[in-house]
Amino acid sequence: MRALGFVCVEVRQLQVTRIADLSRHEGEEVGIQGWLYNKRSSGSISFLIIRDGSGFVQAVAVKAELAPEVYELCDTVTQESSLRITGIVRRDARASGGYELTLTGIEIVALAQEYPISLKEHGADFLLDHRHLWIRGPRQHAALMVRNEVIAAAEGWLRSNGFVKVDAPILTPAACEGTSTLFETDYFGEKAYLSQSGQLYAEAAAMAFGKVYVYGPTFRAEKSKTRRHLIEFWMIEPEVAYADQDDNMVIQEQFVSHIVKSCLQNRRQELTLLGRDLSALEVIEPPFPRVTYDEAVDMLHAAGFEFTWGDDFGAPHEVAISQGFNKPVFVMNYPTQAKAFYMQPMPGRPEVVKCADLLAPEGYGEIIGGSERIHDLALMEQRMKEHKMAPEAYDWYLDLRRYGTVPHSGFGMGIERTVAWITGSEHIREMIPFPRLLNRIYP
RNA sequence: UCCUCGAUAGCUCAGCGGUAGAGCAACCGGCUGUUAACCGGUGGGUCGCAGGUUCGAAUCCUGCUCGGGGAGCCA
Repeated sequence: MRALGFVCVEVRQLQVTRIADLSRHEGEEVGIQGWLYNKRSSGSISFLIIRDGSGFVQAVAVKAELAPEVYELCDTVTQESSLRITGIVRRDARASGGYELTLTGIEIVALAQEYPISLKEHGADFLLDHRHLWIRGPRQHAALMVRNEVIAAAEGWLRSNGFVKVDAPILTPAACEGTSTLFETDYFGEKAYLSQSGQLYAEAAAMAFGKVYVYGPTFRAEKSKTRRHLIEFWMIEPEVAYADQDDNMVIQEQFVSHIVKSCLQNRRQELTLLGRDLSALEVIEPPFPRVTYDEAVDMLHAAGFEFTWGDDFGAPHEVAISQGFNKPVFVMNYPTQAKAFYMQPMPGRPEVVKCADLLAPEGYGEIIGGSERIHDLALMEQRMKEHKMAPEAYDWYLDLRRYGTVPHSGFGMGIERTVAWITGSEHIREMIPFPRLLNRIYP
């Protein structure tokens, strides 16, 4: 192998193995290329914890069994130096992953400077300033691996159930929901806004492809400063033509259950590392409990909350409502005044709409918001007028009601909130590789 | 925007009117099974910024800046 800059010891060419695959090579000598996570040494034995992106493994270097220059490298290599090693795979009860390596060779690709993130505790501000390095650590690695699983499982379920992925634009001419504050930018002299939802475009696509989903980033210029909010987050938004509210909820409970099941199946090790109580996830399967907004208000009153019918629930209310359930719970049929303009009114009860929020258990709050959409042209025009929306900006959206309109429903699931629930994490900001927070856009 | 807590070594913090401290990290030394390894030693500071009170301010007061937690808004 090629030496890069520093004193290197030739490592024999061997099949390079991913740490995650070590169990398939017990007894064999393999090559690993990665980085030094941590090192402990005691004079004539050194323990190198190496990570390669797929996992972590400890390599044991015994002075008496290695050439002096090889052991010297093991003894002096610094935290987060990049290195290639060779070693014999050995099952060992003392190893955290069940396997470790008896080191036979080492090559330092690049010796790292003094690494800022020690293995001791750090504050949030410091870690967020070093997010580009922080994601190398085991807990962050595990959480982001679960994120990857959530996304893969979500898209996998949708694709295998006939949903077509359509990509909605990020630069949009006007507000989708008209409530949140938008990021404004210049579009060759015209005002443009960063998308806060792909839903309206998903509705158009549903009329073209039947079952569709949009997956993309979402931007909210709200000055939110809580552990549940990001300025930029990712949302997956399925939309189905001819689906009513009940169809919508059935899709959601199957969809969410599949995602949880995939994480339990494929990311069990990461969830365990994060200290997640797996039994709380193992019960997640259809059907999910359903309560109406009216019932939820009664529940709040019974729990001692002062709450006026017609208001939207705040975070403490959501926690209180979900506390009675060990599965995600649908809260259905909110007051029309508390919800977006496009939601279908309940027949015979125009003061509420056919919508459902899905509240995750264990106090994680809303992870999905969904509804049946208004398909009647006249009603949609009336609602847009009530919400003081400029009809010319939404003429294309009204076209969907002019040319072959059908009842349809959809929902949006926040990826980071879902990952926070599944991993049992305190903060949503660690559920995305590079969080955009209030007053923080670095790195 | 509001409420609340905070800012002292590279990091995490203690000190709360009287000479600037600890652990970790770094560096040097020791140790053949370590799991945030351990043991000994060395170097390391504009105590967030500005003003005020005082013989004397990291410490008390005022303002500002930055950050944590929460609310509202939402996924």
